[in-house]
Amino acid sequence: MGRAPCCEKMGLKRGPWTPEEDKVLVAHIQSFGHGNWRALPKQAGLLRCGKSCRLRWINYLRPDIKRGNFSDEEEQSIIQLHQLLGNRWSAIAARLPGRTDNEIKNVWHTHLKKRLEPSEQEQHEQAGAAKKRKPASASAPRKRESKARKTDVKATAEPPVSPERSLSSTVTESTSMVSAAAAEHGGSSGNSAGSSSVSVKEEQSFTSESEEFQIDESFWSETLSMPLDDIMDVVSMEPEPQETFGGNSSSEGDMDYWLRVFMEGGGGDQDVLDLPQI
DNA sequence: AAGCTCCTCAACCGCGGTCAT
DNA sequence: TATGACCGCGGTTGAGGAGCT
Repeated sequence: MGRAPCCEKMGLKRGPWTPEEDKVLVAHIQSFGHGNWRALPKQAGLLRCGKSCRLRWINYLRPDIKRGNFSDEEEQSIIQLHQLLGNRWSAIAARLPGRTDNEIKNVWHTHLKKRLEPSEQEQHEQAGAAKKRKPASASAPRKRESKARKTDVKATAEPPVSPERSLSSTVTESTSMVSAAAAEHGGSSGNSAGSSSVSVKEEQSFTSESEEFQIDESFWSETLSMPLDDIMDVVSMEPEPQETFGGNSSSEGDMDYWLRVFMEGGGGDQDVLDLPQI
């Protein structure tokens, strides 16, 4: 079957999105949703292909995106989920509310993978590695700090779209927000029920910063108590949280809900912690 | 202080799956 | 059933930035 090219290359813009484009995209999705990604850019007057718009929205502009560093708990979850699921980033992302598959994929490839590899190698060549290149375990913290700064700087230039973009709202804080919203939302729509049962537990673990590995006990006791096949079934069947934003037919109400959450949060740098009293 | 090296992450590409006709 | 169109996913890339020498 013939596949249409992703986009007509003629006249369509590529590369980094400008704040103006972001505003246009967000405004359009807030007003009309995104029933058809392919048609969206034309309707919105954007010189982008639908795929690019979708990616931008999913990975960056969605109001529930959690910005900032990954917590230790999240990283542990990613590692363990990766052991379980492999490179199924979307499935992993479904277990980490507010995180996108792209983000998780990046984190994995940048430092989690490296962190695991040296730990195995260290048993063999503990001394030699330090010379040639800094081990990932040493470089990761450095970069994580730099990332924070980088993101912070960017946030000032970004449109007032993602409240969570400010690093002043910590991971645990925004996670709690998303969790609360998701829990409440899940109760009303039932859409994300499949994942929320686990995710909410997971979030509760995230919020207790002092109990670093509580996530593993509560989350994994539940997850691992399932036969692997069941897990795989659940993972493959459950609607992923991001899809509740209107990617699916069932999500008109979801879209409204999340947009309302976002709008009532000020649509900008407003603290989102007091959002979910809807 | 300047140049270099390395890392991060946003964005692109291409494929497979699914749905509509 | 076959075909076409769209969506979503995973892999990959390259620009920009931070740290090091």
